Amino acid sequence: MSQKPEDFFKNIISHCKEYGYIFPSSEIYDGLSAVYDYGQYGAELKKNLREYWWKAMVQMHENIVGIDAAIFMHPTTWKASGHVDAFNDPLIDNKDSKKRYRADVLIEEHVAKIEDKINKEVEKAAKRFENFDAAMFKSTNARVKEYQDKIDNINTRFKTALNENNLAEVKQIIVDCEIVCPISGSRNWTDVRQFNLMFSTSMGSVAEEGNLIYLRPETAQGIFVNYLNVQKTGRMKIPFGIAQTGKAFRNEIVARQFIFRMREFEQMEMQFFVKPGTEMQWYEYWKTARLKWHNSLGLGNDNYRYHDHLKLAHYANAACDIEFKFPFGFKELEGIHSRTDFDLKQHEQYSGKKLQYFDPEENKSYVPYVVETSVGLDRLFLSILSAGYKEEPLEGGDTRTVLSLPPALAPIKCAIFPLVKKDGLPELAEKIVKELRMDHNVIMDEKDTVGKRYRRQDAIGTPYCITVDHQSLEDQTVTIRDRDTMKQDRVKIADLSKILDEKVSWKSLLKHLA
RNA sequence: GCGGAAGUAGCUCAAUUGGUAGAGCUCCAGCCUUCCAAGCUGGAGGUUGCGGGUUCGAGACCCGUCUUCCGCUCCA
Repeated sequence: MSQKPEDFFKNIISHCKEYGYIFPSSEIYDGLSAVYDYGQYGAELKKNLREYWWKAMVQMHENIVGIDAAIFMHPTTWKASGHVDAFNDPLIDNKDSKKRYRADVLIEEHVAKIEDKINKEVEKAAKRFENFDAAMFKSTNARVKEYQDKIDNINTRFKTALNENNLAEVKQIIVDCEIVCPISGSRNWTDVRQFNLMFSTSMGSVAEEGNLIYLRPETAQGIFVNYLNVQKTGRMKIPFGIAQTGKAFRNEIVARQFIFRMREFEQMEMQFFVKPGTEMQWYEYWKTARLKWHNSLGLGNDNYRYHDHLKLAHYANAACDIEFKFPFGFKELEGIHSRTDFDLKQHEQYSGKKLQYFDPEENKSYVPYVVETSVGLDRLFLSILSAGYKEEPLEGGDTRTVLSLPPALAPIKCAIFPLVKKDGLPELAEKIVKELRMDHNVIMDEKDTVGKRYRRQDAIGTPYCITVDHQSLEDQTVTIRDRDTMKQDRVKIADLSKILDEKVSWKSLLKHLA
């Protein structure tokens, strides 16, 4: 394939829309930026991915249980987690360099520069005088006092402006201080805008300040606030994990690349509670375990790599991503973070409740450390599609479009075709459909030539096609065709159920994890 | 948010200097039927992303707006 990567990506997006995988949200109203809906096949694939993750996490680990916390949480949750502060940035753009800065950082840097000047004055003076008293010098030297007044003035104004949420004043400070863009050197600034990455709404009928609540920007906090409930009612012993899947919401400044970065997205995460001091070995354990899980999907182990974080978030003492080779390059698919006891300690402080675990082996109580694995379901979905979407050249110059989805995850497991629409073949096909339908998502198709029907199923990723022909009437056998190899086997109708069970079972994936 | 490109049927795309919106595939009904998509007949599907403007007349020109893609930027 000599296609450009961006064309390839565009084709995937088109394919998703054409075959009922993903539609732009509210498309008849021109869509909503960075919001997408899953269609009839997309919903199935997404559900299957979620189920495989859940089985691998909860069903396969006796010390991991799952919960389903609400999207709405007490507002103090987000103060404790640090999101209220960390997700609130006043931003400003320089119109000439097109660079964006945090307004507070610009002002702080400006203040730091003035402080440097003071320090230089002090240094100079120190060289001139013996028995130099720096404090005395600072409080008496006119030039230093002038600088110090400036700093105090700026800080006071800035503090007031932030408290009053007065963004115009923040800009005025930047203008008054004659702060220039480090790149362009110009003072051609846009207005200051507040970017709050959390969506907010109000609870109750009266929209008052006190009723402001947020749509959760991550699902993790729902686990942290429930960890003792689960530990006590489930009689969990450390180390143990709590898993959860659910929607989270972030008001991204720029949300792009199809379903890779959406404003509403679904996370699948597991918080693993461990004894302090053992967190690094569990961090390594989950790094390995999660990569193994991804590899079990069979998309190609070369498509994954680790990316260790050098700059760590405020809550973490180690962090890495599992990246996937998307059509637009290696990008984060899953994060594995050693979150320490930061979150639980914060919640202890803000709630005033003890969140300690009594360790019977040690005979003492402590706040556990947490190792987190968090994968984006939508990104996972995209990884499956990017690796599975193929435009395959065939003999005779033809190409076929095929979605090579892992069979256990495919929306439709099997399609049943009567070779022709007469001689009792449709009736026999119907009978097979009714039998297989009890266990699997199957469909029947009798329109158009059989070759065309194969191609239709290839395009939606159906792994198997069963064709009922004239021989079927005589000896009760049918052909079963494999999507990827296009090879056919003749098998007994009576064996179909068993054959299909084996090919598309969860076991076919889960066995790779053992 | 900035810059570039684009938006016409479900999909891929046409439509001369502004002059009747079209094709192929798809879809539906029927005929035929030979195991890897393009056999025959008929049919459905469009306020050309949306809103203004210029014009006798706009898919095309102008303004605004929305969405998407690419590059910057951002990503606790």
